[in-house]
Amino acid sequence: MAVTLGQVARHAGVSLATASRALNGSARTVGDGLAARVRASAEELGYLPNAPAQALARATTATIGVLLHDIADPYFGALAKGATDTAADAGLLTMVLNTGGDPEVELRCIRMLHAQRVRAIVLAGSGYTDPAATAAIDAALALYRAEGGAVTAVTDHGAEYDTVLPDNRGGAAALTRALLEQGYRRLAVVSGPERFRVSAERLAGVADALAEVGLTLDQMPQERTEFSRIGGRDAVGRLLGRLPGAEERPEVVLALSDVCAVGVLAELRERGIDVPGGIAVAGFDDIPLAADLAPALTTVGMPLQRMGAEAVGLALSRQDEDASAPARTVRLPVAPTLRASTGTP
Amino acid sequence: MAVTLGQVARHAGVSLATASRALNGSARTVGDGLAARVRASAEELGYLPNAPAQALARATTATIGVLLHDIADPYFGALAKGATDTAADAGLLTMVLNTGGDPEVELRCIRMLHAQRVRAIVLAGSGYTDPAATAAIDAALALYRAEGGAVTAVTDHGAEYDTVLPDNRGGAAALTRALLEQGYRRLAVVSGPERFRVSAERLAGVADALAEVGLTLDQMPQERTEFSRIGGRDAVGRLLGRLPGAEERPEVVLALSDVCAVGVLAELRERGIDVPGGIAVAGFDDIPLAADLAPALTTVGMPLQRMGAEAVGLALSRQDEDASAPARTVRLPVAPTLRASTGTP
DNA sequence: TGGTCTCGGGAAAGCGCTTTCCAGGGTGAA
DNA sequence: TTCACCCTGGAAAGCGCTTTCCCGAGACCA
Repeated sequence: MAVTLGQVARHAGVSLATASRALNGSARTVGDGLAARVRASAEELGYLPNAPAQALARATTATIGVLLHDIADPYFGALAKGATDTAADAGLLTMVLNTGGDPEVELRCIRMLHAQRVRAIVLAGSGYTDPAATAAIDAALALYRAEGGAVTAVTDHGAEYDTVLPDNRGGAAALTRALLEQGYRRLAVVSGPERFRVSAERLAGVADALAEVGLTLDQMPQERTEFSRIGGRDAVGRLLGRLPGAEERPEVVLALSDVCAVGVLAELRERGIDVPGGIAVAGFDDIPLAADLAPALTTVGMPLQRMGAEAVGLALSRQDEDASAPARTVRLPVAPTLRASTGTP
Repeated sequence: MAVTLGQVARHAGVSLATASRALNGSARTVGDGLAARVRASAEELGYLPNAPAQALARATTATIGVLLHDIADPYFGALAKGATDTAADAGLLTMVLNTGGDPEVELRCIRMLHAQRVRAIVLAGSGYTDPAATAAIDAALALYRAEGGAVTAVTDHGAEYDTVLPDNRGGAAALTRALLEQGYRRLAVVSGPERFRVSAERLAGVADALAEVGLTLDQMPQERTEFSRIGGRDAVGRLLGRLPGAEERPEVVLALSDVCAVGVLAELRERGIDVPGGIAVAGFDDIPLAADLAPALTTVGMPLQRMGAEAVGLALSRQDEDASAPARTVRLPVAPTLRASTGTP
């Protein structure tokens, strides 16, 4: 059915080898006349190379894989944009896989990408805290790397991987410090699921800043929930359920992810609690629409698109060099952005 | 380097054919004992099939491609989520390509996906109005379909494709009607780029509703701009620049995409114009955060994730049937959602 | 009991490419 | 003029898998 290279070669009156060299590049050169004839034949017949066949013959594909929790989440959307665009610039196609934040799904996805022989796998979701899950994933990735695959992580997945590392802990500390400076003392923390490493990192940053003014995390009301809008709603609902009196209420709710904070804002609005007058709210990530929310969300700015781009960049540069070179880490600064949801300083 | 099926076969003491049949499925069955032995060997050696090799031998891959303007845009993010999840359920991997809304890029992307021999291509972006661009894309897709590829479109790309068709025109008319019923008469319309078909469809819907009360589009201030936050900001800036007097100002700005409306809101906020008190604002699409904006955005609800899912579903069902069956269209209802940005009815 | 099926196994022929290896002709140096 | 190269083109050997085709062994029927 499809036009093959062989047909192009016959049409141009050359050998298969020459056609391949003329069309799809090679170390060897082809005479100008023949090359032109081959290209003309390819054009005329509408030849398109068969990528799987090329992959088999070359023992390498022109694809990479990106693993993330949920492509519809604006955090991952921005990350994916940076990754796919950088890949496209390098002539690579990107497979995007939603893991839902489930380590078992992630493991299966890694195996699928390995089977596809993608050149690189970008771990864009959070690392997991469960040692068993991490071990299984590490084992699958080790196999993949042993066969020449590159792996890079966005946020901490282990020291053995090239990593793009935004300063989650420092950012959380800086945001908390800013809130403390504004005079807030009763801070409620809505953190992410325990299974994600990033939750602990951010929580640790909050604790760091609290300690500087003689406070501890234990003194603060806390809720754990999924990194989602619904998660944020539920968490603040539980929080206010536990603390019905107006005087027990936290002065500010610090949600450790913006999509969560969006849910927090929605729930407070529904309960008729003014933000920031009744309770202030802060988030984390600075997703694209954070500044446009009602009210504009105080958060911690992360260069999301750049993180995705750097992750792919690390993977591609790894291809060229010695595969066994030590893992590199690109540290990215993050900084709190104060907006209306925490009142005017 | 990698473990091959041949190694597994040797390790299990069977032929290549038997190993293939036992591990990767086939019409033929393999005896229980042998099959178990082969599976055990595969497990022990850590065998992972080489997908490109399978693709070559089977003449079909387990991948699909999704073309969209920008994966970081929440509209396309939701669409992509529906598409990737549905594909994953069918055991397929999804390649996501950003076209930036450029027909030339789209053409190149189609060729790349064709070269990859993906099973299906989902056109998730808007169709183009330029006949030359459309012709080139149609030609590339025709080639792809001639070789058994399935093509489905979200929104109109031409009658020859299986299509998921939200009622853009009807939705725009319904929204406009609702605004007129609220008493608004001076409607400014911020529409999308002329090169996208969807712009014209939505604009036509607005015109339909205006006509019902004896108004025409020509009487209304209009701006064309990109479907982006910045586009919305710029458009409303130009609009207000042209209409400096408070009495000339539109009563409501109807942006024909939510991300645009977000920019409109931001610009009005910056200029100190109250929404909806000074100027009301409405959008289109009902992106996930539309209800959480400042103020909550009146818009037209589209089942984005479902649209992505249906598109992939159409493509997959097409595989099973006669490839030359007539194109199907799944029409999806859309409905206006009135929120605070247009005031209380 | 002979003949016809069916079933499970293996050998081998591809799938569409890339790349090695070989051959022949032209070039420059001796 | 000869030898040693280099350069370009073609033949052919794979890449790792699926699938056809063939074969022998039982099962089943008459």
